[in-house]
Amino acid sequence: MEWNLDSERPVYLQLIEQIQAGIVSGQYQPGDKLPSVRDLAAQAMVNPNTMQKALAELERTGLVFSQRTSGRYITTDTAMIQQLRQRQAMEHVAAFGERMRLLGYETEEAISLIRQADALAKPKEEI
Amino acid sequence: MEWNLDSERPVYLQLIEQIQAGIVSGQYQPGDKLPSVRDLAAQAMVNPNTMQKALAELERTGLVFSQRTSGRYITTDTAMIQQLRQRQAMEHVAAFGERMRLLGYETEEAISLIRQADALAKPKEEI
Amino acid sequence: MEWNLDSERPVYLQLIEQIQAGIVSGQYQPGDKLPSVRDLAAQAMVNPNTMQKALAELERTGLVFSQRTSGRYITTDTAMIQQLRQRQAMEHVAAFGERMRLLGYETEEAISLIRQADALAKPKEEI
Amino acid sequence: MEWNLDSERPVYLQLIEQIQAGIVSGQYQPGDKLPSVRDLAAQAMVNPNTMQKALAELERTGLVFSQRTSGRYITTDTAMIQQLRQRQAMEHVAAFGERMRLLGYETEEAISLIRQADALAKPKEEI
DNA sequence: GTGGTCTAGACCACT
DNA sequence: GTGGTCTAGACCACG
Repeated sequence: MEWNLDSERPVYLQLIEQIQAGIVSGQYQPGDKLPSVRDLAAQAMVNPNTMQKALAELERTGLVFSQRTSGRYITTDTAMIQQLRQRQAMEHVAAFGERMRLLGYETEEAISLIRQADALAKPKEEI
Repeated sequence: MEWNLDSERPVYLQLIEQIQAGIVSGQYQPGDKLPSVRDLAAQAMVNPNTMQKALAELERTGLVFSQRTSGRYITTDTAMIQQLRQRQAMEHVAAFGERMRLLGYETEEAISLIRQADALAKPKEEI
Repeated sequence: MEWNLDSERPVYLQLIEQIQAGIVSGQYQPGDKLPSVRDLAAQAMVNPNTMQKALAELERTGLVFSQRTSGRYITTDTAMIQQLRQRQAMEHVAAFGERMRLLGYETEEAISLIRQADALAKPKEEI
Repeated sequence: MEWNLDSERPVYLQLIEQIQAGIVSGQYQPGDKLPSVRDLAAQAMVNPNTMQKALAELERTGLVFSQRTSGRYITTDTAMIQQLRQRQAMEHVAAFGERMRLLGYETEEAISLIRQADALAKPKEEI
């Protein structure tokens, strides 16, 4: 699990997003057991209270459920996960489009920049 | 000038971004006079002090300058503006790419979503 | 920490100077924890926001840094501190020289006045 | 007359100081006629109102007097001028000493810096 | 309790 | 009316 936190936004919100991303991307599979709050907090280098707050929120939305004594698990409702994945993707797409529009970029220009960035990041090896 | 503020991030940072966007997209031209702090604050429906903070920050970076008693003006350094536009676009592209990657989307899938969203937003009139 | 504020110049600038002086003179050592904003504001008898503004500025220049929840600390970059000390001294010397020159004093006359003032301030005990 | 204005302090106070310096240094002699407010304002590149305010203040302290119809003149009270010169010199000396003390400089170190700066500014020609 | 942000309302210097 | 500064008092995220 990668943990990238900046101090621009509330940490607990960023934790929620990144755990969601882990679930949605399949890194955590439906039904998987999550590490303990303490371990997750240690990984992300945040205070356990903050991680606790993030997990409580994920539980509230049903993406995670806790088995009284044995820990927290990823939901087995794969439909919910798929739905979340699509909703988040659409949100990112909309936000990105809006930001590029504000900068005065056309859709096709933005797409061309994405392709450029992608080419730089993962240069396809020749033959 | 459009003002879209959410409460997820500090308001003054959002103000900075949106004023930058206004400059960078050419809505405010180099050398243009900005509305007064009070007017901008009224437009954005924020406290004048908050707008002042945003403008002070923009002044620090050199994007606007203030003439002691006559008001604030957009820098005439068009190179700086161009550079900012490109830098911001690259940042948005990188952030978007990273977020989609975390959700498990390939670059081409992401691009296809952008095209879909764009088609929905501005449906091309049929013949 | 001494706090001498007059109303001739912006208070926050004077706060910046005096905190800098505290750092540069060794009263605050590199790595030391600063008192909280509220405490410093109470000491200096200014509004916490004003002190906050001064500290934000010092943070911008890198002379202090803030640890998200535990407080603010003096930079451990002793070279930066030394450099600041010398730069400020030179500025004061230049400004003083210029002012005395405008009053029509030669350098040696000015120096002789400094010695007189010093003798008055700390009268050397006789034998 | 040199006019060096910064925007850190009220302009009219700086004007007062610099006119005082001109009088005290002998650049303006006792009884001399001052240029018109308009001319002085033009020289200093400030608004005539601001210059007017500075002159009114100088008149209040007696350093300048106005002859109803013919303009403003420097006082002929040379004792007052001498006294002002000495008072200002002492203030500068005290302020300088205090600032250097805050930076942790001893009187003799400060004097040595003054000599260095002086040597740099006006290198004595050899032979 | 810590830093950070925000609002509301005031005053000042300058044009 | 302009930018700039300041106070007072509030709320938030975090530990």
